[in-house]
Amino acid sequence: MAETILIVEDEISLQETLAYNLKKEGYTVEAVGDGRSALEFARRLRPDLIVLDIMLPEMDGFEVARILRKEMSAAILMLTARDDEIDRVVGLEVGADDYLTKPFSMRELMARVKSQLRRARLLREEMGKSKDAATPHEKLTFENLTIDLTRREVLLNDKPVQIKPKEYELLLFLAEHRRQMLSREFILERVWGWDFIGDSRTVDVHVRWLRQKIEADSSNPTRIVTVRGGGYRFEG
Amino acid sequence: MAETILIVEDEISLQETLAYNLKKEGYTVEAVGDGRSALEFARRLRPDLIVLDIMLPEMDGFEVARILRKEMSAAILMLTARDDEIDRVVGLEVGADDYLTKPFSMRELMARVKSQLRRARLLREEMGKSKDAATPHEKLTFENLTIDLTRREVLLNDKPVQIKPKEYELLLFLAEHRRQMLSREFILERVWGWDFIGDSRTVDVHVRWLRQKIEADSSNPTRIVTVRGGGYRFEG
DNA sequence: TCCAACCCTTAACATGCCATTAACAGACAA
DNA sequence: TTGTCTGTTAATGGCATGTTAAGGGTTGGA
Repeated sequence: MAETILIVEDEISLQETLAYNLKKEGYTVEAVGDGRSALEFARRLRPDLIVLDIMLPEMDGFEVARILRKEMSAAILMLTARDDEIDRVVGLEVGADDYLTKPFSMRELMARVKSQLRRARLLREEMGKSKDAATPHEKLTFENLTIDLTRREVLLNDKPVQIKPKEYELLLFLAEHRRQMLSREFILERVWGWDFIGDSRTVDVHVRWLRQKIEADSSNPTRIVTVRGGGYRFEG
Repeated sequence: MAETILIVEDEISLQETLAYNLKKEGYTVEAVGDGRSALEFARRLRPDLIVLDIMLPEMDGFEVARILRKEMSAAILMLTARDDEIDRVVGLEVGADDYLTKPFSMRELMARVKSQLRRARLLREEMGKSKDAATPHEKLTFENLTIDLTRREVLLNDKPVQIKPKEYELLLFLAEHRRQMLSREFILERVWGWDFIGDSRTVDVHVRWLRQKIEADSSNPTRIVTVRGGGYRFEG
């Protein structure tokens, strides 16, 4: 069974070049162009290696790496455009396994890819080969609240909650940043996208709706609390 | 090495049509017109698949199948003219791997032939592996819905549903990912292929057709549910 | 080689849901 | 109190999905 590599790169020509060359080496390759798709495909594909560009629409590579690191053991090879990003890449913030600074040659990339996969293979064998057959259901659980990533569904006391698309995305984002104060602007940028033009009060309305659905008493919220003058914070 | 197929059919025009089409697909093909020759050729050729008509001079298809079954592991695809023969064909008396009822289209035949050969290939590879790594699922069943992988056929309440190739592939993919939300993009990549250039709404149309065929009430689907803002989810 | 049948894709229209905004109310800090 | 921030609600325009049919390509059959 060929090893699977997920390419996350928004620049199409580079994406295609990478895919072409990696396929030629016999790997199973998938490629996506933005952070959101990266999460979706990674969760389902369970790739052995993720080639991850930092500059991405919707959600940057740091964010993607940070989230996926918690969820899976795939090796992460980051592509950086500027030298000053390297510290963050290899540092504790992300903890990528390796990185390449643009521009790089295919030869370099291949060497790094092979090196990472070899290392991953060794690691796997050491760990007694606990290889999952079926895709495990990814879930985030907070007491009686469950976010089922695989089904894209929210459960309260194990009962499905009817939830609208934006509400789901917002809740997921909040949950992924538990206990962190998130400003409306930050939320807008990450959930709505950097190109969103509009009123930050939009967030308030969605929070209101979420509270009605997941709070025991939506007038006295304990899960999504307001940080006056700051934004919102998800407690769990 | 091309796979070998033996055609046993006394009606010359059909024999020639079959041979012509199978050869065009790249198989090595031999054709005979009676039961006695069938035995002789089968023993010498050791074909991977035998397409066997029931109505034959000298010795009928049942007899041929019964004898050859003991001698070799070739897949047997029987051609029946009447519905009332089906029971004997698929029953214990003969135990054909698959059957087709006349009249049938070349398209159908090709699908069955490919399916059988693929299955035979898999079986061959499985030899020598652990026994509990059972035969790759021949059927997927969800209540009154059955997807028969071997026959490449969908049954609703044990009755065959006429289903188009893309519909079948889509349904199979959904079924293999039961309870998972699948985005249109993901579906396109996996079912249509990574190089598909086109509108993701294409998925919607195929879903619509599937719903008409497998949902009790296609206006209120319970099997293939839509996840607004996400994609679709097959519930079973 | 040509015809007929079949199927995929897309475009176009229909429809129902949802995001956004505005407006007002209430809460909090100065 | 007063101004600012947040809560809350409802209307509306837009968007995602449902649905249908036609065009065009492909395949089988003669």
